[in-house]
Amino acid sequence: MSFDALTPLPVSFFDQDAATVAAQLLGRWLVRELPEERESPGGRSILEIVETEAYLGGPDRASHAWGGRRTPRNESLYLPPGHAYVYFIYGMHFCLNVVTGRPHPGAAVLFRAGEPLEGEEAMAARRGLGTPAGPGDLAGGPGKLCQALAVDRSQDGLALTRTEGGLWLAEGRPDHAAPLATGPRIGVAYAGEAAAWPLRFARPGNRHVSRPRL
DNA sequence: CGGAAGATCCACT
DNA sequence: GTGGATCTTCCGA
Repeated sequence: MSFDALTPLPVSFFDQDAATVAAQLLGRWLVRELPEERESPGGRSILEIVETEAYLGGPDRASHAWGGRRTPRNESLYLPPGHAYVYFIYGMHFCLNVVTGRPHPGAAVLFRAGEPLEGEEAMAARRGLGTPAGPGDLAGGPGKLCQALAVDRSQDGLALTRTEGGLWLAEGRPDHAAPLATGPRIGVAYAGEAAAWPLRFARPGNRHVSRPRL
């Protein structure tokens, strides 16, 4: 059986520390496959992941699972590794995470930015833009990324290790020699000590990474 | 039951 | 660089 970049990453990949998963997800592919429908662009869209953040669960004040918090909203954080946690924020945006379950229950990785590899037309249409789009315009931020891939609460709890749901994480063609930059996470100044933890990961110099760039 | 805040984005100065 | 949009969720009273 030959290697296929579109093959889903195994559950075992996500059954590691959130920071490890966040770092190793760079260069992987986030694949969206939608049926062709009237008045909505379908087909296959692919983003190469260029920016992630790790959230550790209980001890991490920036995590939605901080202190063991468990509500209907974040219930998906307690699913097995490899499942999606999608939440609605600021009254108008969605953010996509994948559950890792380590180093603490409720740990996850947030997808912050991706570089379009396929399906730019469809992603631009969903973003309300034309093509060609500028660097970062399609998926240069967690809210943009979800809009580009048509991700909302209906993907909450989906297994991202399977293709059946139309949204999955694929092997891609990771360059293991590519540089990795780390820094504090975005928008978590309220989180006390945890605000400074270097849990943001990105490809330095990549134009699709969100601001401020690492 | 009310209020405040939020893992964001965009337009405007 | 700053502020407004927009609304769900959560916590304290």
